[in-house]
Amino acid sequence: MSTPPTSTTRPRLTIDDVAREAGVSKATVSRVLNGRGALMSPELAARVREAIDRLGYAPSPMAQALKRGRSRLIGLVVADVANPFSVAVLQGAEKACREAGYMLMLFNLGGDEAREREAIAALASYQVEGFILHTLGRDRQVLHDALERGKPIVLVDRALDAPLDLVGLDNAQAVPLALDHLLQQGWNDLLFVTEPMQGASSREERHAAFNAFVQTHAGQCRGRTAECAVHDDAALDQALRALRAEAGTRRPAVLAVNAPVGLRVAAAARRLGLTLGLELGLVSFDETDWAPLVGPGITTLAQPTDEIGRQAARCLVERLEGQPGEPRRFRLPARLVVRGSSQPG
Amino acid sequence: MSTPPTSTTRPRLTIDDVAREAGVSKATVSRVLNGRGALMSPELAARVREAIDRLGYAPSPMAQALKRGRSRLIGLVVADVANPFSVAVLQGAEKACREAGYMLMLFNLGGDEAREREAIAALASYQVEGFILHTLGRDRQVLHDALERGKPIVLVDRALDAPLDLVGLDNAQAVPLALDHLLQQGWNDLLFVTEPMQGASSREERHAAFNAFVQTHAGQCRGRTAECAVHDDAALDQALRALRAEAGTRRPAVLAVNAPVGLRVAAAARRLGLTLGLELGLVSFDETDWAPLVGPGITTLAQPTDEIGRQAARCLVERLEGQPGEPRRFRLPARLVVRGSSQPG
DNA sequence: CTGTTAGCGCATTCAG
DNA sequence: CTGAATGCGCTAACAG
Repeated sequence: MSTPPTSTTRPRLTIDDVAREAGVSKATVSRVLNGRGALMSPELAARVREAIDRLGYAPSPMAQALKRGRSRLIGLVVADVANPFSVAVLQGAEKACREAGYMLMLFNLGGDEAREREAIAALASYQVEGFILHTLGRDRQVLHDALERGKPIVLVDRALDAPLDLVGLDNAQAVPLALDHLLQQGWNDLLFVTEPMQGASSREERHAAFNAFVQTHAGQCRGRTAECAVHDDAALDQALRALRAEAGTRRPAVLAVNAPVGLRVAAAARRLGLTLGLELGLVSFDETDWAPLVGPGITTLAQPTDEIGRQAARCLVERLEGQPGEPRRFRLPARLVVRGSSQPG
Repeated sequence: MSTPPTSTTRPRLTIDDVAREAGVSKATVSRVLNGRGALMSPELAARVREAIDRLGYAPSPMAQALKRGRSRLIGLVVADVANPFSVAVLQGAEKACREAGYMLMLFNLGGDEAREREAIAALASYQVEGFILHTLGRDRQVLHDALERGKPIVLVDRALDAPLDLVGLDNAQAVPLALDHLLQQGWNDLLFVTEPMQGASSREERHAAFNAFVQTHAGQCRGRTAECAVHDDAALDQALRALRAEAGTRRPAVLAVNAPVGLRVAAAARRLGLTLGLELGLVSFDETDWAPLVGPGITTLAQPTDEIGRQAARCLVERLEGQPGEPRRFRLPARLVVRGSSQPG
């Protein structure tokens, strides 16, 4: 109703417009905008504020960024938005960033880790102030550069040997949680199924914790690992078949390294005619909407994904605001959600 | 290895640095950068290009944006990243944008449509050049403003009465595809389950198509609709119970408006002890990873999500590059993926 | 063909 | 306490 839908592109409202409207100088407007309004006559400040409201003025983040070298932008690089874990983290991070007054720029690797360098470069060129990285960090040089340019980095889920802040799951707590449960339920021939490690520390940590557990419980169970590439269903079938064949009187169960793998294991079990919870036990990392409904329900290790995202964002924002100190590592606990896939009967 | 990890924040590399390095003026560098290098002596251009490479210089999009009023940024507002459809579209759009040289700024409503205005305002203030909106568009004023400022908008999935570009599913094709199949399989007591419409045109279109189908097939089937709020499982149970109770000799089946609803229906069926594909038919919009594994497998109407996202991005980019003309509507076809939930036996 | 100049919108000195 | 002037990094007229 206010303005008719002219097709003339209305030029951007600038600080000059406000200054003119309020009958003051740009500097004064700028001061009001930046909270230094307390240092001037209250009436003037009020007049300026009014003009701002009347015009509906908002400063251009671009210009601000250019001037002060701070863009209030955070770059988020995600390994694969198709992965529910990534999405959940993204969700928490986006919210926390926004609450802290930052906007998120997203770059999705789509599973192609080779594009990581491109991602960081693109984001950096947009002057993001810092990075949240859910990715492999293969390209050390890029990280190095970013750091050198004073751009803090927070890693999510996957550690690097670099001295960086990290927030992720407490895998050393999570794995025994799952395996103790499996053992208690009588599953004693354990198979850890993972995608190729490729330097993903979370996978490696889970694997290590798995091996450690198996070793300390050598009397009660046996444990092996199967590494199956993303589309190699044949390999997975083969691994499960072998597990069954060599089980003897033992009862075979799988620990899946993440949700996509958990789903693939469920699919493989179906293909091979193995009933989950009966002929094959299964616990999978990552709680999902569908976990209760696949087969007899999949028992999961629920990650506090939202909290991980928020924590990552908080940590980064603290760094951006000058928090110094050694790299910090936040390890959040997993929660076991028991369902039919790990309970015979 | 190259540079030691100094903690001195190295200042940003500017066009002046390159100019100095190459012994030319900024303008010359700028020309090379903007493809106008053909108009000058080849050696000079080469020298500049070399300096650029040597220094690893990349222009600041911020400064460019400020200067030319074009940010090469596209704003994407998503209703809820927890919805697989949203994610899939996001994926396609992000890719297409990047290929066209744009970056995506993401704003997730997290199901809170009230924040839409905030989203658009925030994005607009960052000088995004256009919007891809997967949301309700309740706040007409905001859209109006955006358009007036010359920022094109492409709607995804949900139309508005406003004259805007739209890309979404061909619901008029999709619904009969599903219902014909259900009828053929002998399901003749049809229930359309949806979340509250709330002005979401895709839901309304699906509902309308459902009603139209039922009317033209009045002799062969009966059809009703249940509207169940997101967390109101009781209402859903009630609707399914009623469907069963009043079915008589008819065979009851559900058409779920989207993947989350489909999943909820599957959960409800389990709670009520109804076997999918036997006592209850089910077809759900949206193909997902888990559809094959829930119950006997859920029959789905697969949306070409990636293509929807790409198309939206393409359409927007065309507008940004000056393509004039009437609002365009792209309606992409769905594909029926038949599984156990719709096939007795 | 190339260099000089003037802003884009803003925050921040520095004078007054 | 306030205004005028300067420059962030870049592009696009202008000159030469």
